[in-house]
Amino acid sequence: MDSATPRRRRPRADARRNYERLLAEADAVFREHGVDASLERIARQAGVAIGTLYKHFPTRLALIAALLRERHDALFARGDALLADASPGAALATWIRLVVAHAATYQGLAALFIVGPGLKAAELAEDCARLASVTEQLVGTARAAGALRPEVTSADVSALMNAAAWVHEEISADQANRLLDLAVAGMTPTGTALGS
Amino acid sequence: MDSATPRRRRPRADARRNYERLLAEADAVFREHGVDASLERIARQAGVAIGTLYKHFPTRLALIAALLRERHDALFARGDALLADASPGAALATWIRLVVAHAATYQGLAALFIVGPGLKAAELAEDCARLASVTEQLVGTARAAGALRPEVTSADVSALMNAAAWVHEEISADQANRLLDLAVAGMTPTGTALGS
DNA sequence: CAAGATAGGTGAGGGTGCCTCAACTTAGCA
DNA sequence: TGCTAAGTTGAGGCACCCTCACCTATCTTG
Repeated sequence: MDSATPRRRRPRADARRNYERLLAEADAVFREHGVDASLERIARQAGVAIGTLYKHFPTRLALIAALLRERHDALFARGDALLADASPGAALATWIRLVVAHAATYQGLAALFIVGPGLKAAELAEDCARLASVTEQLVGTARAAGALRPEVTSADVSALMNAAAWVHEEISADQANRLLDLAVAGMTPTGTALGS
Repeated sequence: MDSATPRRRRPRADARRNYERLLAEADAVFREHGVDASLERIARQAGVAIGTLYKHFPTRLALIAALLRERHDALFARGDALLADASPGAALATWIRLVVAHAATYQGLAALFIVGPGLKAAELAEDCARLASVTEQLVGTARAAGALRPEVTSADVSALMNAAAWVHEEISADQANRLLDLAVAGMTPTGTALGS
């Protein structure tokens, strides 16, 4: 059964072009109208028929996932680096800010991260798992270093990040920051900022 | 100009019936599918043509507002009562819980409260204003009583309430409670629950 | 470099939902 | 009892979702 050598033909040039244009327009449209924006509009703006969009991205989530691919890799890399940080509290604080900023890129994105493993977002399940994993490790080290109250779970931190991202989307970045500051203060033994 | 006496005819019996049935079905459907559920489905379930629904409730928001009318009056009444509470901290804590529970009734409701005064939700503008007003007064008295850190604003509390309602909708009631506990601890001078 | 194979592109079409409006019904009132 | 305004109806226009049968352009091989 070494039929594992089907000699994949090189992808057509126009296909590659369309793929890139679709990603670019999707990013623009999602930034302006959120992740529920019209896919037909994206195809239109990319100068492509709707069928072509569906060929490249069978579902809305597949499109979103492709759009986030590079950004997620970069994000998780930074997360891994933070695990080696000398100050676990400060590292966690940085991580929280990074994730919130990321999750607030498109309106509605934070909600997708929550659905995560659910059937609804299979295409994002792995990303969500990695996100949760990094968060859990950072929370673990921060707690071990005494920077967090012992009863604070990584689920608490995840919920806070998503909630802050939602506030960022729906109200303002400033209000999201204030919420973060307050909630984080409630998570530290000293009632102050993390990594003091 | 005393044409202010047009002798309104009594509303038709079937009209009244349809109005009530629409409200009942809307409540059921919104509870199950959130505030973005299909209006045609609601009309169908109410055994009424779609035009009838639009006759009674010209916009989705008009329907939602009608649905919330009584509940809001009750909520604001409780809020006013809490203003006279002997323990301003505990009163604020109760208020926060009440509002979060209310805002989490239908998926998507919390987001509407935020849009509030915006053009998008004119039908809810007044309700939002009253909500904000009660919150502001309770925050004021709590702060004056030293139950809140001085830099905490009523906007902070409002954002927290909406964020917690969102967590309630999207994750779980339990996680929403934990977020509330943590954030509230960050708002008190002692770093503990309100109204201690 | 020609021509075959095939990945890729297209857009009509069926489904759902939003909202409007002209024509029809029916319950209240005199 | 019959007039009439309030109320009801559902087709129809628009937008979006997603699929699929049928083309078409590009890569590849001889």
